[in-house]
Amino acid sequence: MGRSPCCEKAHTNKGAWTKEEDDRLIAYIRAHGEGCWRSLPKAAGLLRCGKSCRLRWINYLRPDLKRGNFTDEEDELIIKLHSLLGNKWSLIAGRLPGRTDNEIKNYWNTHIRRKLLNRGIDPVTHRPMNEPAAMEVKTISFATADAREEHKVSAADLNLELRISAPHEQKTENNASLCFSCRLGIQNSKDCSCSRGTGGINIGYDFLELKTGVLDFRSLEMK
DNA sequence: AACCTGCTCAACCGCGAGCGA
DNA sequence: TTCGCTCGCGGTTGAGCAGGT
Repeated sequence: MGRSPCCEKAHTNKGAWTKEEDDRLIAYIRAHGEGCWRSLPKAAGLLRCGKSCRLRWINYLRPDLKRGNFTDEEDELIIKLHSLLGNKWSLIAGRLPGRTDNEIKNYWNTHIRRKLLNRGIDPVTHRPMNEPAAMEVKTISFATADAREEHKVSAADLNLELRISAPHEQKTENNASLCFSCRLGIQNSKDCSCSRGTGGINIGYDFLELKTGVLDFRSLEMK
């Protein structure tokens, strides 16, 4: 069948956007709203493909974007969400108002990833790198009635399957008394359990109030 | 001052999902 | 059910910049 190109590449600009192009795009979207990216460039008088317009708007021109450095709270939240969701940048971005998936992805790859590596934590598994990976992996499918009941999650409108690691036995020499938050390098986290000595359900960590079962995963949805 | 190296981040690319005909 | 199209996502690239030598 072959893949049709997203646009007629021979007649489109590429590379950095000019001020004039930005202005045209902003003016068009203010007047007509987002949507129909395919036809937008022609309608707005831009020699760009729709994809490029969409990306420029979402990642740079949108008025609700929060520019500037990430706060410690945002750092912490990104780490938690990544440990739960993996590289689902759009879902993670959905929990950080004013941040885009591209921005978070870049920030992860340039800052957080290195920070975790420096602490000896595998940024993929979020476990200490010298630890054997022989962990059972538990799959939670929100399409099952059991999971919905257990986690009080309604999956009716969220077809999201998450794979998270099983509760971790914190008995390695280096981490005998550390909670998961501390092992992630976020000792000041409100989820730090090793200093507070929380008991209850036998889950090693409590991402997003999973332990208490109050998180509505529908709120993870972006749109 | 010139060059090199590493870092940042905007932008591009390819693919899969979703939807309508 | 199949096909074609559009949109959105995640991975990757590369220009520009800063700091070091």
